[in-house]
Amino acid sequence: MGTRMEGIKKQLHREKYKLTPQREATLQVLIENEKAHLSAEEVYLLVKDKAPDTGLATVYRTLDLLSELNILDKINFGDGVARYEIRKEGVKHFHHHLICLECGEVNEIQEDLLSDVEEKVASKYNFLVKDHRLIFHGICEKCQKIK
Amino acid sequence: MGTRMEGIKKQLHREKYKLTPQREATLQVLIENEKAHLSAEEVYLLVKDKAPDTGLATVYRTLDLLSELNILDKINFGDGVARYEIRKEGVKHFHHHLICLECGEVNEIQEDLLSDVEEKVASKYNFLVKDHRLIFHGICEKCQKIK
DNA sequence: GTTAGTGCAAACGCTTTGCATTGCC
DNA sequence: GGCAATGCAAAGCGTTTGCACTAAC
Repeated sequence: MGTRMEGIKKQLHREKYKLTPQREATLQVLIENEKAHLSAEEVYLLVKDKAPDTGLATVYRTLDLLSELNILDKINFGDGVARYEIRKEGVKHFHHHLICLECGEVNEIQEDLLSDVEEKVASKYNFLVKDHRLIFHGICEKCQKIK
Repeated sequence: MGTRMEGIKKQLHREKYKLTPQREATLQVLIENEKAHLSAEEVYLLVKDKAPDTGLATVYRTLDLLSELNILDKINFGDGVARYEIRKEGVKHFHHHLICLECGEVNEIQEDLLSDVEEKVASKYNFLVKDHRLIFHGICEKCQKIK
């Protein structure tokens, strides 16, 4: 059984991108922090532990590349910082985020809540849906209890 | 019947904010361009036609103020620019965006597609939903025909 | 008259870019 | 060895802030 890392390495090779230590370290960080919604800066700091000479610009370039190859999702919670997370292999790309207005915690919903809604959009507005972003703002369970 | 502008003026007065020509011009621009999803820069250029001495910083400050008063929605399509649109008075705040990947056009859906989904999120994840953002990326009707 | 609001320019934070150098294939 | 990829520092861009001045109330 191939690991996620192996699969991505093959993809890079297939598409004629060089496998540099910086790219490998970046990938490792993203795989190890699958649910963390890391910013470029955060990825950079973690990459420096593995490959200390890596520059921030390279991390940005790597994140761009991996996003373009659909290995990563670049997401934006509206706070002016781009965040990155690795896509699950093969899985249809549907997950949503719950952002707590009190504590800032970001949680994920993995199930696809929108298939009905997408159908409606397609038929009613003649819009061919390729992807969607759904973010809920509200109060998480923990913060509801504190009040 | 009171206009939207009059209502907002009253609200500003009630909450002890001064009604400056710059604020009035900014409001006018946003009311006249209800569906345009203007960026701060775009608002600024339009405001300068009405009140030429207005500075960009003031436009930013006004947009912030009006967003905090829930007169505007500050929205983010993930392109690194904040956009602003005036809220319909009284109407529950539910609308979504369709962004075309070909031509970049942004269209709105006014109907609430998510009430079922919100209920599910509330009961299943114990998350108290206050607001949501839903953006579809895909191909608009026009661009589908071109192909 | 008081104090919130303003214009300007400088500073900010995240991201991108130019360029000379490095190292993967 | 060739050319993609890198590090560094500088520039870019949208946005925010400090400060002295202005004007709404």
